Amino acid sequence: MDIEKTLKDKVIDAVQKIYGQIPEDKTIQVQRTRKDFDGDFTLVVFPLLRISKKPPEQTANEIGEYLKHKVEAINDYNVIKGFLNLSFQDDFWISFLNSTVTKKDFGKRKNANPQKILIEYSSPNTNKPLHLGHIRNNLLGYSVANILKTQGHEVVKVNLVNDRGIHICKSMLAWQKWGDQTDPEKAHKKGDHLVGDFYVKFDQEYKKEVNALVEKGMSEEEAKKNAPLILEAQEMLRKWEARDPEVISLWKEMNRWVLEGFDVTYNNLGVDFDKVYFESDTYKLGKELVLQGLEKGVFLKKDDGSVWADLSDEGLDEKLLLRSDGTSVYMTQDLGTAHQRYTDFNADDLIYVVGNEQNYHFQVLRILLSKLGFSWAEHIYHLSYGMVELPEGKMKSREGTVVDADVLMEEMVQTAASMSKELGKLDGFEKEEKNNIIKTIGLGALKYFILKVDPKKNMTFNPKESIDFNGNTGPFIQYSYTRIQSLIKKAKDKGISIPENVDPKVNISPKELQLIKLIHQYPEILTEAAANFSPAVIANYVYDLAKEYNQFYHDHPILSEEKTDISSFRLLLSKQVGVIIRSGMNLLGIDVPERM
RNA sequence: GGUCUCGUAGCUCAGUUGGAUAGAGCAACAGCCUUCUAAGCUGUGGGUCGCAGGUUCGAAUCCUGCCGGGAUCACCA
Repeated sequence: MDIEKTLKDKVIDAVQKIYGQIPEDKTIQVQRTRKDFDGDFTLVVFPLLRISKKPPEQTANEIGEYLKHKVEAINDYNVIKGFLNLSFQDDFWISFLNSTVTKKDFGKRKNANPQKILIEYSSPNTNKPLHLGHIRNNLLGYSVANILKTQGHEVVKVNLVNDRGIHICKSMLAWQKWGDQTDPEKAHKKGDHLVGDFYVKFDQEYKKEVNALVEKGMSEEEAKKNAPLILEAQEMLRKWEARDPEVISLWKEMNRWVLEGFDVTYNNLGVDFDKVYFESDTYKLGKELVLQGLEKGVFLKKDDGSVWADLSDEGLDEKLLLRSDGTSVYMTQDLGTAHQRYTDFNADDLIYVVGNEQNYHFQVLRILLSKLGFSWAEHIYHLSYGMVELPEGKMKSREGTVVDADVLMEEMVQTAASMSKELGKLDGFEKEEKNNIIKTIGLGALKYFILKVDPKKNMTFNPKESIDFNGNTGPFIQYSYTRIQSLIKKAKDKGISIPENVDPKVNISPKELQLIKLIHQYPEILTEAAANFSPAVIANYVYDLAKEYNQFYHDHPILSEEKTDISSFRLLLSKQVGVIIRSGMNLLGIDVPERM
């Protein structure tokens, strides 16, 4: 049951009884009491002064007195300025702890109004391997999907692979020219990296051609348009669109290499999808919609035949929807895919996990769908996340500063390995378990590092300083978890069983109370994380919980505590903290080892 | 230039959507392992919450202006 809700109701009763007026719901502000003050929940009385017509202290005291007598769980209260701090009895909290033991999925919500939510994330191009930016995208999408499920929603994870276009042709052309019939096996290279190399190769050779033309006196702009390589690539794209057998066959082959490479990366990263779309199948969608819009008069055709949307009434410019040759642009396909998904899945909400560089695109997308008369346009949500920047600024592939996803993950695991070795933590472990633990820790550090930051914000990653393993980090939380598991194992070895229930009258310390209150918060935290599409909310909460637990662990003996009721309580408390740490970390897509 | 967005300790980030004395970690310094895992715990120093106004009982949080960073405004995707 929701305590804050019932407390609010009681406050309404109190105000009505004492001052003879029913207060508005908004004026009842019940919140958790801040750490440095005495109490569990705080009523802010300032908004009630209009009704009470008395000074803050007096109002708070009068309400406090009423609540103390009418609400059994309330033990005492104190008043500081306009803040009424209410303390609940310890046994109330201990009973609450007991109640969490039997709940299988504590924290998860049954939803009276579950939604079907489609979430698109990852959306890679098949011309180069995944990098740090994709890692943030994938981790966010995967985690947000998990979080939405805790709120009782049905979630479908989809990936839209961008497997066509001029950029793909560039890699293909470079392979034809300089590839020497190589393939991932011959080259001993992951397919996505191999194809990425050819993409780079194209760019290098293209630049040489451009420079040569410029030296002959051509303007740079002209040179870029007329370099033989770019003309060849464009020719290849035309052949692709005409389904030229040779081009298609090469395209399929190289795409396969890339996708196999991606699968390895996704697998290592621990993310997956319910459905994968390919842009080569969907790029023609949307044209119909645009033509319909043209008929309805919401779009307009210019003399050269191109179709536009006039967005000046929205304070925006005109937007191109069909080229003068009748072909689609990015926006056209996105209109199409949105429509297709909405009808295919009958989804209530469509979420797109896409970087904030595309804010404008999605703003326009929603406006266009509304103009076309689709009421579900407002159910499109662009989960816009900030860029991952290096200390010197944006990652630039031309300057070779792109942080490769596979390389980074491997480095993290290596760091975890050397760290473990230095600390002597895994000496004597079986090789396989050791490797699993190292991988769990290394990836845990990386994932936590990325997810603990508010998705909306840009974040900085410094490759020179490796990601920390101490402090507010994934390994710290994992470590706290293994301490608990080790404790439970030791208890079992000693023949001590962990009780399902402890005596609510047992004496507990402030730190223990604090831990129970944190556990109590977990369901709200999940709801908040879902409402904000923010794994960071959970990450920071789990960190708090682990930190509090370590403090408790440090100065409360558990197995060596002589009083058995206290020992039992602490064991149960530890176990439940462990359950929540694991649950929270799993929502982030982070594993927790049993020992480390 | 228009639009959007961010600015909190030396660095990386929190800050419960307007509440009390703005918090963590890293880095620095000083302590704690014969006791349940020291990837831990404790302490010290470190702040004009970019600046200036406004709104009100109360502002890091909301509004306006300015300063600074980023994104975007393509017949690219």
